[in-house]
Amino acid sequence: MDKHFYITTPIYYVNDVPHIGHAYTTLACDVLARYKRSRGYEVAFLTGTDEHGQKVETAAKANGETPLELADRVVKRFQALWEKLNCSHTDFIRTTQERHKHTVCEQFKKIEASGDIYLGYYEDWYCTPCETFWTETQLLDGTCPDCGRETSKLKEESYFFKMSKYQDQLIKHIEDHPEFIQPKSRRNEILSFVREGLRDLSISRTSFSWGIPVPGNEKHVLYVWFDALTNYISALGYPEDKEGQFEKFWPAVHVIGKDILRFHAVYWPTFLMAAGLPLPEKIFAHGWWTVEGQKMSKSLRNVVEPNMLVDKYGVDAIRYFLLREVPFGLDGDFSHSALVNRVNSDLANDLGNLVSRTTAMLGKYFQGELPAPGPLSETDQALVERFPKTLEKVDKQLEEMAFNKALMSIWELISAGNKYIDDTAPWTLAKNPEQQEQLGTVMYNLLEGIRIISLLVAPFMPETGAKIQTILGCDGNNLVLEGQDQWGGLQPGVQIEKAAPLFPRIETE
RNA sequence: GGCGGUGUAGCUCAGUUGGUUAGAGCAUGCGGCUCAUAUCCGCAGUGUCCGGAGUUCGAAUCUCUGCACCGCCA
Repeated sequence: MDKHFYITTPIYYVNDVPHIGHAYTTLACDVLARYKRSRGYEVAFLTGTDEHGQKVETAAKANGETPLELADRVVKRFQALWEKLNCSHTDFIRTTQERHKHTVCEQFKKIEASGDIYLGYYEDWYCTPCETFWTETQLLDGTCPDCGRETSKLKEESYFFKMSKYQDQLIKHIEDHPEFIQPKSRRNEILSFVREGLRDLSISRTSFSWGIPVPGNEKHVLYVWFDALTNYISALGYPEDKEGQFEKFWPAVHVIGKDILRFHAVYWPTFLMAAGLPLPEKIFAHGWWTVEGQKMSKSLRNVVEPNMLVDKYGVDAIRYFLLREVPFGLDGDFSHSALVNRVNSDLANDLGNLVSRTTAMLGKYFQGELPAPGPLSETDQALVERFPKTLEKVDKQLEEMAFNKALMSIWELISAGNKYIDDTAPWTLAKNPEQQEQLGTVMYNLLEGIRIISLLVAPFMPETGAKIQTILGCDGNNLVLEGQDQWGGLQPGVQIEKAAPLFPRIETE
């Protein structure tokens, strides 16, 4: 079995500042990366920034700075956010880095050498105020569909990639690999798009200069997607692969927002085909967040700022909410009331309180010293047996990137723990000295259950996982399921103090 | 306009190949417990399964049709 795993976020465009959408994508990747590590995989987790293109060039000019100065500034904000959100990426790539430019040039030369790139003319309608090209059919009565102003026909020399050549090969690949594009609804969209026919793709521009020059023809810079998509292999050191990273990790799982699906599911695979490289393992397009029921937009000024959320609610609460609230792949709504509701009922009442009441009872009944379990009753047995079943289920669900389902499965364990306390009524057992052993078994089972729960929860909420491990006297830096997911990991005799509340309830008026 | 999807409890949704009384969480109401962060556990609901027609012994599920909303393409 291949114990390597490569997961990527898109590289984020520096013309935008980080918002909840960026955070969502990156966190989803982080959860998967952490889970895979926890399962013994060597993980490469890549994120980064897309820094070229006309919009950046223009924005920088307007700010009186160079494009690179602008990028440097924005990159810091992304990096700071990932740190704040506890993201465990192993590399951060910038398209302005030499290693990236090198790979892009090599990739261009390779495809050109195979005869799939040719020089032609790119002809379209251009809206000067919007600085955007439109195709004939996109125009509304000959005017710009965005602003309604006049457009003019512009003819520009351009390099083209023979994308049309790969149409059938791509269709076949998508048909043969049902998991390639997910969710299914997106797969169908792409399939019907490709079946309608692929045109050759313009991959260079002469109208601006902030980009990677075309090898051998400096008048042209490479079109932003040819440049950007290549990051997934340039970060691995392709083509020289001096450190063997490409060999080890490619192909990747790409997690993206649904808006950039076509570039990843059509352009990128055909580029790879032309270069003779294996296609990505999986491309998963997730949905968008609305905010309090409204579309997020700069003009509505409702863009959710992740830093503020973390300061207000804590990292783990945000991480939990984003991945629990909505099925990955569907759109969701972000609202403060939903967030507070989740934190209070799931985190404070269910998980936090389970840890509190259990550790409190251990203190009260055993002075905090973990007793050895005795023989198991039917009730005990039923609880214990849930764990291996859930571990297996969660593994499947995360394989399918069904984060919310995985969390629901974990929460079934937490509920079972709370119910187990009710069923066994330790406070009653404690009154009868003859039931001391039975009481000890109950306490052991609860704490051992909490130990496994903490490891399951750790990829989603690393701080919480570590906190609970520490409370139990385990290593909070070793949040690994592999080899530690068997029942009975806790050693009787360890001292466990009553835990402070993990998640204080958020009181609302 | 073409293709695809969705419509189930107050809210968010799950419902496998058609098969007993249609489910979960949250919210609501009632009861129980006292270890716990006033937390936990149990019980109770309410549903024209979007409308209509059809196939079938039997339809939330299959077919046709109408309506509403959404996505992709043009």
